[in-house]
Amino acid sequence: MRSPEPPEAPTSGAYHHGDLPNALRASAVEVILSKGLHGFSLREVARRAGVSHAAPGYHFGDVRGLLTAVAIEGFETLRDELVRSGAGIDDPIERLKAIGGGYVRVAIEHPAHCEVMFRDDVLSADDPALAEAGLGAYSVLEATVAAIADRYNAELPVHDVARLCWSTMQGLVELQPKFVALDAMLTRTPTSLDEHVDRFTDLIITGLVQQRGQTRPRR
Amino acid sequence: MRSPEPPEAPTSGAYHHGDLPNALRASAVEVILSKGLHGFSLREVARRAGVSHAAPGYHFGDVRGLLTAVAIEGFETLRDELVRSGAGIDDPIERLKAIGGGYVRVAIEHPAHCEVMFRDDVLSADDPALAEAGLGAYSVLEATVAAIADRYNAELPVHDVARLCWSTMQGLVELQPKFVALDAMLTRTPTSLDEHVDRFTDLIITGLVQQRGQTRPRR
DNA sequence: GGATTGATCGTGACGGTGTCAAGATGTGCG
DNA sequence: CGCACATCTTGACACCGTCACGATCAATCC
Repeated sequence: MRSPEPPEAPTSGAYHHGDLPNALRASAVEVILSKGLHGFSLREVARRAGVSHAAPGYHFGDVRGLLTAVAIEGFETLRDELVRSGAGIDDPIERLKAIGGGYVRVAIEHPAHCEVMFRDDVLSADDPALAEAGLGAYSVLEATVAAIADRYNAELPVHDVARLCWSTMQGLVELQPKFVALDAMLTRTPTSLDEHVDRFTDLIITGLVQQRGQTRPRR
Repeated sequence: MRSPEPPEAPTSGAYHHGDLPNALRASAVEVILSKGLHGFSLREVARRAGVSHAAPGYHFGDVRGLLTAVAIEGFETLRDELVRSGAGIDDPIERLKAIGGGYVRVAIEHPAHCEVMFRDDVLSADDPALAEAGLGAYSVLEATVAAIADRYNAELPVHDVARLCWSTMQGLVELQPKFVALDAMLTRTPTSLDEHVDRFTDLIITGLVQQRGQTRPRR
């Protein structure tokens, strides 16, 4: 599990940090990693960033605001990785598999971001920047499913399939530790996140591509 | 959204409630519904149950213990509903659709339980009773997928398909409010949770049943 | 260079929290 | 009736989020 860079030291006097918002986001990620979301606190973030307890409030409003900023960062990282993973792959089915792998890399390399991204109970869910960031990541997936429909099956219900993939991914990232624990309990070789994603992609897409004319009409 | 029964009044003196554990679970559900998980507190639960702030600690150890008890209750309710939904349906594909509907009913009728059931950050994830309760619900789904393999496609990778369905369900329950918000933004008729489940089940199962001999061999 | 304004902090206070210890009360059994 | 245990209440402590107020720094203008 890769840790983010430690918070930057202030570049000026004690009353002008220089880049406190970024340092606070980095500290927030550290606190999530070490204490979980339930143990998360603004004061601990402030301590790690080397400022007073009220400083985060000035930049982010409150604890929701800071966590929302971390979630936005996570979605932007995810979108960038999905775009990068799928770049240069002509076959859209292969591209879907590749962006599945991209999602896995983000989940492994940015676990704190992933932990917070879908937690509406601690986020400012009505924040337009959060909605836009989430949609940015989702749109990469949806565009890939649309390309599959164009190439293989014009009747593929693109919105439904994209939502199915997005829901599955989100659910899997959260349930993966439980599946690993279950495999261990049954003394089976644990299935990695990567492997789960590969198999799920095969199960969803290979079947859909072949059943032309049998899905519900595209809405 | 249906509220749980209000906490029972003590049946004895102030130092012997009579059935405090159940009253505390009911109050916990109320607090989750009214304040969300982030606003949840033991003292608020104690106030609503009409006892002192330290009483919950005696029965549940700490805040994790109480939320774990609520999650166990949720999984047991889910298992019972999945069993009831699939009872008497001979065709396992229809049975899978029916238990999908059962999951939806639990999500709608017990939103507080659903909100807490997969939150490993606030639960005692190593509690054997929690693992057993989760496995109980999951096993109903897995048995149904196994029956589909028996009837329609002996090469269906049962564990993978069951995990795919479970992950999808979990992800969808969490993402449904975002999908509804997205539909509203695009001025489309919002897709209900029920409708999403029906479509996802069709997409996953109908395709898989038809592609005999083309999935990975069962592990 | 000094004054002014706004940005960016620190300090202190308040009410709420979780958890622990000690003690008070109630129940059941011999 | 006494005892042991269960089941609470009370009080304390450290930590929390948030707010108000004030201190300091940077940039701009005259």
